Amino acid sequence: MSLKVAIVDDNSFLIHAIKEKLSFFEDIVIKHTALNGSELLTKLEENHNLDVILMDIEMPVLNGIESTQMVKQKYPQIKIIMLTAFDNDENIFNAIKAGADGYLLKEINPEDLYNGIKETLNGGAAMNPSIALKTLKLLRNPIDIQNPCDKEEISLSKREVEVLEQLSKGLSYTAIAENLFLSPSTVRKHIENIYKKLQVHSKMEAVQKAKNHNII
Amino acid sequence: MSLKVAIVDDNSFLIHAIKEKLSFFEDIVIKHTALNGSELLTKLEENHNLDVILMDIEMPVLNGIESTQMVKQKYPQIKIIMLTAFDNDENIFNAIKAGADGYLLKEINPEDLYNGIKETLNGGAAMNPSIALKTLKLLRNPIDIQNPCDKEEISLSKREVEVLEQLSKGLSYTAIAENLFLSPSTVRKHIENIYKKLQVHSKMEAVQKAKNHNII
DNA sequence: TCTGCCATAGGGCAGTTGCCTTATTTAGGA
DNA sequence: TCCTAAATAAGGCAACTGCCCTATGGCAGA
Repeated sequence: MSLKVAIVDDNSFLIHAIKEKLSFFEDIVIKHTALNGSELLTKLEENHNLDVILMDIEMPVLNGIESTQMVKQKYPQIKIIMLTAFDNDENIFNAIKAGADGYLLKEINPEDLYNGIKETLNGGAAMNPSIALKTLKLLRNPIDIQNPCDKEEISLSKREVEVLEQLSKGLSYTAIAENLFLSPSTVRKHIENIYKKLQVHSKMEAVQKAKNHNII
Repeated sequence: MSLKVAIVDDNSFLIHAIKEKLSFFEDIVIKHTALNGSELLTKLEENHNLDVILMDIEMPVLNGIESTQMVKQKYPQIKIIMLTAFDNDENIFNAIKAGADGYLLKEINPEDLYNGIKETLNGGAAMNPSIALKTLKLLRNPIDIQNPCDKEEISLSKREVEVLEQLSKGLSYTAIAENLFLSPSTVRKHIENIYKKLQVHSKMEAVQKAKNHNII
């Protein structure tokens, strides 16, 4: 039994790259390719005998989120896996809301992509671990579905995020130092750096800003 | 670098089974095993130099959800993967809310378990596809699970709520005093009373608890 | 009336926090 | 290879915080 797949991406080179990744697997058949959601819908009207759609998000005419919504409306049986370069919260959340059955990143290797497709058809959801973590955070903290303009890039180091997480539990410098096996001086330094990056001046502000930006 | 793991399960045979699954991998070291959350917490107090806890849910004395909450409160840096036989929505939702970093089923094969642990330590979340699908559904259709027993009446006075609101903005005692035309001593007193009523010990905890209980 | 509760206010003390400076080591990018 | 960023660590200081004590006046309910 072959798996009938469609690929939707506005970059034809990337379509080709994905095709190539899937060419290793004999049970995969590429039934359609499209450069945007509109083209996909047209082709589906001709033939919607399809198992999975691999959908890019950023596309002209009809983007991946809108396309997902419309495809799911008309053909709910077709599984849709987002396959995109971006993993920001908003895209993930909107894609899930639109009905996506999975969310993978374009950098994925052939085996994982194939497994993701199989798993999705088997009644699961395809997701790489970092996306999974983001969905968990969204579930814990569902209040942050806004901030469209508030796109200031905040880049904390891994260690800084770790410290921030502990701060948010109300732990003191010394307690955090013990937990992370660091000197209190180091923890203080990290916190100073965090404050500078977030442009805040206290634990509370830092934690609140971090939560609003879904850093923690 | 070895991965320090703890296993918590009320069934000692299953602990043994999990140990055996992980025995194939030389970089895994089982630092603790425990039959319930209480035992785990005791052992963590002696030595919390640990990377991952594999946690069952159904346990006597202190179940996996409660244990997760408590461990995450004290040692947020330790990753917790639920490893259970049951995958009902409520368990999953509660585990995520409690701070779990992953959710796997006991039927998992050794490689996937090992990969899940590695992925979790690598900043992702371990999750098998069927669990992933359930989290997506929960995100789409947030069932508002209100704790029925958690109806502890918290009654703050009008003034106390006022102070709490200012606290939540990150203002200091003196700033709040100025805003409300009070002496700093009075503000401190109010805050002391607030702490007692909410049973917390810092600004951050107070604000977080107040937000959870819709006081502010 | 008396007993709580609330709001107000002050003092003290130990510990924490925010902010400053300096310094070494390591890992990754140009 | 050099250079930057990150992570590590230490010392100092003023201010803030959490927690303890006491004290006064008002107001509501038993």
